[in-house]
Amino acid sequence: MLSERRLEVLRAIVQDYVGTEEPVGSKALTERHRLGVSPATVRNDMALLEEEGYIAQPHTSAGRIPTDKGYRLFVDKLAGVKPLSTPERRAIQNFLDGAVDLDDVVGRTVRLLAQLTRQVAVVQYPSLTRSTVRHVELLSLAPARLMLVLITDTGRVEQRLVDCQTPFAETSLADLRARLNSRVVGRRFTDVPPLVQDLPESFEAEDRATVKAVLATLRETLVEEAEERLMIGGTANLTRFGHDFPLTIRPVLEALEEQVVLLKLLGEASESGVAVKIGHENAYEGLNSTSVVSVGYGSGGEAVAKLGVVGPTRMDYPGTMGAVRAVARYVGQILAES
Amino acid sequence: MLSERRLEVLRAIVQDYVGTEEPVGSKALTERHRLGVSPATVRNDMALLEEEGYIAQPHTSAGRIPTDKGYRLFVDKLAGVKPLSTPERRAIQNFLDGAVDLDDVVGRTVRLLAQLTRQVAVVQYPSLTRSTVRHVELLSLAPARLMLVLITDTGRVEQRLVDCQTPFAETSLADLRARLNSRVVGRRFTDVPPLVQDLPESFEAEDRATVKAVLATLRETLVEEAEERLMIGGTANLTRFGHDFPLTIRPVLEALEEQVVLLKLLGEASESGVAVKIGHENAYEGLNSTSVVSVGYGSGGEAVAKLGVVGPTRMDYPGTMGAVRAVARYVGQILAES
DNA sequence: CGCTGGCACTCTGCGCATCCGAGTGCCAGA
DNA sequence: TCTGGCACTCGGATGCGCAGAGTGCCAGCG
Repeated sequence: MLSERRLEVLRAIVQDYVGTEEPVGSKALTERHRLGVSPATVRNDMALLEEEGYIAQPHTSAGRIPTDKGYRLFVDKLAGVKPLSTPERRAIQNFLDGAVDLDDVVGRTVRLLAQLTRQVAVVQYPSLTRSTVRHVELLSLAPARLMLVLITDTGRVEQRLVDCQTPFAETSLADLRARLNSRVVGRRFTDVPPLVQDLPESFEAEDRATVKAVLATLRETLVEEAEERLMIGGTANLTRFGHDFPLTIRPVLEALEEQVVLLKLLGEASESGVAVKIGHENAYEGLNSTSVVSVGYGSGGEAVAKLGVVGPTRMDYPGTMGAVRAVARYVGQILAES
Repeated sequence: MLSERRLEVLRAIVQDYVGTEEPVGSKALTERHRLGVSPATVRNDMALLEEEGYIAQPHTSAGRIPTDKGYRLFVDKLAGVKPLSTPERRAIQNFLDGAVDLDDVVGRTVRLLAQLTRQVAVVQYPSLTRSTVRHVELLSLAPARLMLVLITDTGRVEQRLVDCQTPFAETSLADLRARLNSRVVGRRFTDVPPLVQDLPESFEAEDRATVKAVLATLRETLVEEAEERLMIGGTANLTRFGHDFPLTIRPVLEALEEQVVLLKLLGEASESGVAVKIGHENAYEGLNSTSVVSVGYGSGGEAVAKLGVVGPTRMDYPGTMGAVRAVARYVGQILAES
């Protein structure tokens, strides 16, 4: 077990390193933090911390830098979440309040988060699987071609074409539309399929194929195309990454373009509270030298999607966590209002 | 006026520099290109080209590199557009053919373009102003709340909420829907407003306010919200930019996040044919060391949007122009089919 | 008049040796 | 258990010299 002071030393190392980006030595530490002990003592503590794997030296006779394990301990035990200042909160509120539609909310959120944390921001669109149906619309575009439009409680709209073999009478269309809506409006997406399973039976034989096609498309939209979308921003902040960048930055940019990777990244985050993945804790190799701070957000009490930031492992965790949490809260509020 | 051979020398310089990324000297030139003259002669030509501002030396006693003006001449006079190989064409076709909806088309296009050119790709969504109306739908979500859905010939869907003071009868709604569609389907967006101006008059007094609100929203959607969207991809290719990157890459990343900047960039491109903006020809300062190659694309004969790539001024212009042109063509075809 | 070979000159980049200082580990003593 | 002292290590900065690539200019040749 690490003594109180050793933890204090670790905290000091993390803080200094995050600030200066340079390995921190024992002398500098005692000067900048009133630890009440001499450099020699700190050196002993450092040797121990290194032995335990919390810090490392880039090369002999250089200062120490925290390892992933060190950051982990820092985040778990040593650092709180730094609340934002009142002006910051007000700024968030103002910035988000101007949004006119869902795209705009997400767009503003991503920019806000990038600016606040000075890192790369990732915001997932409110997921379809968690949300409920506000309205289903069916239009006939051509005699044997329908369009299915699905509107969610979060304001998201999905549309799909449905090709049918036989023409579908306008009256049948109205009928189907009405029945569909009466059954699914207000339902969660995941609950919908069983609710409409028996619909074809109540239609004339000639229309059944078409009804089935519509239902198939609906299911598809709900499940398969529950494909999550996301928006990223603040990539210019990647330039603050480090000195050696081409190598560091490239895989990160690649990862950011792979929506699948990002979604999995966010998806892994815990359900409640701010989650932090540090360095090698990220499954995706390209992100091994980055940390991901994420949190769920939602219109009601429960999370319908995630948002977060990606930055160097050497980041201001308390501040970032605070910003991410605050933004998530405000976005939730905005969504609930609209 | 520059003699034939001087132009040939310029072409050789551009080609070599693009290939090697290093200033090219007279000796290397004569070795790699059968110019039929000695290095000394080439030196004289180079001195002249430099005097005219087509090439420059980074420092005394280094090779020459093309200036923006040099690239301009190269693109205008010396280089054709390199057509893609048949396998490449087939690959494009296959890749784009799998697309299921507009988002998918744009997404695939951007990835394709990025891969093909190994640069950053930008694809604008088919513009609303140029396209025509395929269908207008009106739904009532709540007694005094309507939703207007607009479907374009390019498959884009826009939806807007309309709040009205008074409830609107379902029959009036159907009536309005029918009238709207009969007047505007197949019309270009810009032509719509005058065509619906007199609609309120044919309704009962009590409904007129609502009809007007709907029309106002429609107009708004057509004009204001003709806001152009775009998608970018291949940012990881930025790492191939140069050695001195942090400085070069940062403003580019920033520009890429400013949709407005990008839209203006593409917007400035000429109406027909592949347009090339080189270095300082770009109005936006951050892109002063990049070139933008863009072209319009559209479902019919005419362009409804633009697409292009952003890369270092030192790029393979013929190849890039060929790729951009080819992709635009295929996307046009795909859009026309769907 | 234009092309060529030759020559002197100018840089940059690289390797090498040197030096300085920050930082360490260890040990004896309080 | 902490502290001060001391010898040691190593990376980074600095300075020097050299090789190589490239240039400009000039005199000569066809």
